[in-house]
Amino acid sequence: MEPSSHAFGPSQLVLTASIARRYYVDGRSKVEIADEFRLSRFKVARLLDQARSSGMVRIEISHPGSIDIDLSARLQEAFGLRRAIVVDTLEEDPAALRVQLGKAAADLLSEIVTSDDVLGLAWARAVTAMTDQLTSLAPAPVVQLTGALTRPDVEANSVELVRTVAKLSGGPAYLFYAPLVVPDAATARALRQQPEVADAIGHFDSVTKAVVGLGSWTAGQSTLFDAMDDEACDQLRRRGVVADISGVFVTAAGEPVQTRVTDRVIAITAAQMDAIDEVIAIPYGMAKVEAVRAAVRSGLVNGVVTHAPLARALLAETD
Amino acid sequence: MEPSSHAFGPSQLVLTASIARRYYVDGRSKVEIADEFRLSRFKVARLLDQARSSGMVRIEISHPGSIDIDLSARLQEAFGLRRAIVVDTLEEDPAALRVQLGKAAADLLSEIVTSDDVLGLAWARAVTAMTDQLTSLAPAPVVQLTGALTRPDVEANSVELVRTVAKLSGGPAYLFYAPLVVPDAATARALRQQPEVADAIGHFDSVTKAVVGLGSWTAGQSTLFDAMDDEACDQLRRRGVVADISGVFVTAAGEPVQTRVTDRVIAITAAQMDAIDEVIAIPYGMAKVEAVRAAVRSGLVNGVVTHAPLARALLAETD
DNA sequence: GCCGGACTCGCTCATATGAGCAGCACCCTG
DNA sequence: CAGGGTGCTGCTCATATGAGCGAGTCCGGC
Repeated sequence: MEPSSHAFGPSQLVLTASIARRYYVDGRSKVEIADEFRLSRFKVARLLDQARSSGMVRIEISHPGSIDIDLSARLQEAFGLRRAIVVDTLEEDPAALRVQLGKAAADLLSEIVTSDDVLGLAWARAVTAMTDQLTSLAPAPVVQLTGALTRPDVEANSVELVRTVAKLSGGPAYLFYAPLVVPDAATARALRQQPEVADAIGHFDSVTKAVVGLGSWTAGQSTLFDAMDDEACDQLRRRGVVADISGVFVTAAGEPVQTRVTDRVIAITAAQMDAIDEVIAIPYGMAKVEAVRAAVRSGLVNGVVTHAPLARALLAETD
Repeated sequence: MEPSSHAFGPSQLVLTASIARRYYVDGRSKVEIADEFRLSRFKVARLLDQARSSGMVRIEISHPGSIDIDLSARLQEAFGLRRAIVVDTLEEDPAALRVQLGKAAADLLSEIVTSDDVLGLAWARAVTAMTDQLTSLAPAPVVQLTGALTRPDVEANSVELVRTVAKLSGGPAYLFYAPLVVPDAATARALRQQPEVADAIGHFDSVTKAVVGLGSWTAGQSTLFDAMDDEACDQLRRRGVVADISGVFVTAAGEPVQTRVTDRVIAITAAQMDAIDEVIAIPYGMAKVEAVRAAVRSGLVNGVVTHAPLARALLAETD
């Protein structure tokens, strides 16, 4: 006759634990375990199912490095991204954060760029931070995707950036000297026809992987916003722009916005960016949540390197 | 052409993490995962192997109760026990500890005793603690295995204990009124021939499951030691006795010891105890490490209900 | 340029595993 | 005490998985 308990007794629990240990920790097969414990393999399978469903077995994915791989994987899946790297840091100082994210992005670039690729680089502090950490790269052509925006607080500019990376990789560099934004469309047109600029632009269509800047369309959250006249900024804002992706403006819904202002920007177009296989951004700071969301929704950006708090904020708002 | 990295890059890590999550957390098959990620199932299997061997996947066995099932399972396996229950508590007060272990032991007994069993109970505070917590039991005969030892600090005695349990179970009780130890062998012999005592002893051979006391052969660590005259205690100690299992004396090597002193004890014999299918002890307190070791090594005790510190101490000394 | 070594890949085939089913013991309830 | 429900068991058979293998690739040394 059987014992009364149908709620599991301690002995049953310990048996289940033993089996779970054998299976999950020691990696033995259910058949082996069944033989050892004189049970049918079906019984073993059922006990293991029960162990899992009752939460007795807890499985964690982690890694002894600066990258929170589990969070990365969740971010990647939740937004359908090609790449997502989340650096596990609580650092809040933007400069220090840039260095950490730069390192992660540099590692990522080293890993994914092959000699069959054509690498596109936009101007952005985050991109500069990445190139500063870059130590090796397959020999791929490097193409400048945007004009430069020199600000008093930043020493490097996008020209040096492209040249440095090309030197490191050993591939050809396609670069030009021009500002990211000019006062009127006519000037922009003229600049685009300059030989070096035209040459670089001519390579936009063959770019296979790019690293771009990502700004939130607010003062202090976008280098481009801060560099533009108020009227232009307002006009774009009225059109629903919430983010700029290295000169490509997108709304919260992820729609690229084309206006007269766009003509004044010397940069890759939305259509050209959309044709690039992988476009990676390196956003940081909690103010960029909406910008990242918009950029990802647009489909223009399909790779993200960021830090844990921002990643969590992105995942938290379920929509 | 492939990227340079042969140390795993961040993207590789995240891919592996995604796959590990799908497999271990979501419980999907490798074939499904392979389809989802456009990989061969072999590649998936290799990444999973790598994830495990690199420690990326951490698996823990735990349970939201008072029992440390993982420690229990390890103890059970390490000592080849039929049962091991480790209560996860840091409680040090003996009385409080007894209550907790009593509860666990009571649950165990409810679980494993069936109406086909014959239950044997020895006198011991720990056994009393167990019966105090016992709420249900299959209808099995209950047999008293030892004489009683009434001490001023303990109110219950083994007679009440057996009667209480039998009443709870609904089975017959075989009990007697006699002390555990008497001054001389002749008295013991006479007592053993008393009808009730002889009747109980007559049932020893049919006992299938028993709960016994376990003392370390030192002052304060064994009720029997404290109740005996110094000379007898010393004699047994000289014979190498380190533990008493409800009146059965064993050496550190696990050998039962038979002396003149043994004849003065009214209790089950070593041979009779050895014939019982399951003999469970409820040791606690760090002073009992060696006694438990001896009792288990003797093979007389093959079930243990104890607390985490003692279990860890037992496992720590690898021998 | 040619070779060996170290690696990765995906295959075959034997084995392990899961889904679903039928037999059985128990337990109510009428 | 008959009948139906419930839960547990171990089965069959289709599928998933692992061990080991040979082909292809990359790379450094001669």
